[in-house]
Amino acid sequence: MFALVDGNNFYVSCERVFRPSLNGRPVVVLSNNDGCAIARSNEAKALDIKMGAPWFQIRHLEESAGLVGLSANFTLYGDMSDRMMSLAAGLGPTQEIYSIDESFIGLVGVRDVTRRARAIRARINGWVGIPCGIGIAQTKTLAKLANYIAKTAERKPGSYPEDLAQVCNLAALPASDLEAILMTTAVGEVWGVGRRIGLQLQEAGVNTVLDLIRLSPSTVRARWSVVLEKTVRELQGQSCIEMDDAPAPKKEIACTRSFGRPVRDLGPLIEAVSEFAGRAGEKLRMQHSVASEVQVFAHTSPFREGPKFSKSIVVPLRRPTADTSALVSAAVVGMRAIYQPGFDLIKAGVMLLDLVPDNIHQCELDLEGDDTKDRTRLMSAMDCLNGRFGKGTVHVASTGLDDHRREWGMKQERRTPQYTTKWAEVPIARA
DNA sequence: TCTGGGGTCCTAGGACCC
DNA sequence: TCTGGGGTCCTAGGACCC
Repeated sequence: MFALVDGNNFYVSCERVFRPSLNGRPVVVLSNNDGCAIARSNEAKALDIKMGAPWFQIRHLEESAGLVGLSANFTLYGDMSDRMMSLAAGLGPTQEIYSIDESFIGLVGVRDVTRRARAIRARINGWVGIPCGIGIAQTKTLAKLANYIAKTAERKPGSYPEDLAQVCNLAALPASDLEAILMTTAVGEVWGVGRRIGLQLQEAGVNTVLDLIRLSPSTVRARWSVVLEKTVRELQGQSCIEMDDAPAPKKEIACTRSFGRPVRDLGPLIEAVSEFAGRAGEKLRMQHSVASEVQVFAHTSPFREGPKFSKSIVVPLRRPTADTSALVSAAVVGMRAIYQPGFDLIKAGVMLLDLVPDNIHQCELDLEGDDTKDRTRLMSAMDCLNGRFGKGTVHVASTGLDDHRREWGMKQERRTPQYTTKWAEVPIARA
């Protein structure tokens, strides 16, 4: 048995904890560059604002419907997530943190699950202030579905039986009730069925979850893929996706950004990829890996007219490393190699590839003097300073100075304070 | 004017080998 | 005129997730 605990409209809920005046209003949280909506309050969903809707297309609703758009404040969301996760962990013996707002809980040996889930939900709501939905079922895919039902039953009264709102335990339902529910749920809501596959299923006459459950796994495998076959088996109650409570280290690490405005010159591009390589290096060291290759890319907007440019290059490193200056040099070499003048570039990025644990050393003949130990200590000192005094306190010089940053830096015009992670921005309560 | 970022897994097809 | 069969490894691209 599995539970899925998922924060409702998570980013919006985080903002509302510190600005209760946002309750009851349509609110969206915007992606970097204030580009598009990545979280929506129920009121915003009711305005028919879609996930990923570009801000410039919906901002007229500020005037006409009282819509509030906020720049993403990921530092705040990460901290709120930690608090929520630690309480969710109380539901069962194992936890897999699946995303910033979701965790699976393994329920082996847990009794009275539904009642316990309601108690945990109340605790998260009371102590952290984030409303959650909890889905419980035989497999992970079914638990995801149960979670969807728990949230939808709450948000749209009448869509599902009232007593399934907030906490939905599919395993506790009589078979006939379960069937009725699956019959009214669209196949596209299933975890693992995206837009493409959803359309193909509908063309084949598979419209509801019940339709999908009734297909035979072998048919699904032959006609679609082993991936969808797994999904069908999971829906049929056969657990194929196990708990993963100690996630493996990442196989690649990326840092990519859209620019606040188009960039044409090599100078700012080099600054940008230098910074991205530095950030990626921090993540790399955090998981105790070294990278063997650095990939760099840049491209023009896929949405705008004008000459198109999109190139990437993989730069091999002389030996696997997590040293920021080596990563930055490689990124700069790559960018110089692919750069061509005359294009309005709107995005660039750095990816670290072929990652291996940093405790595996390839021995080599020492020809140039080995300063690896000093470099490692330097990197630790850098990470330590940046952790304590804030991102970017210490960085390599090719990242550029702050006043150049405006050339390519992000637009973030509507960001709220870092209420829980910066002393200067902690809210003050007045009696 | 204006459209995010960071991942994973699977498959098909090409390169290469004997 | 006419050119095998079987295998591995790698990469690019598609699909999905949040």
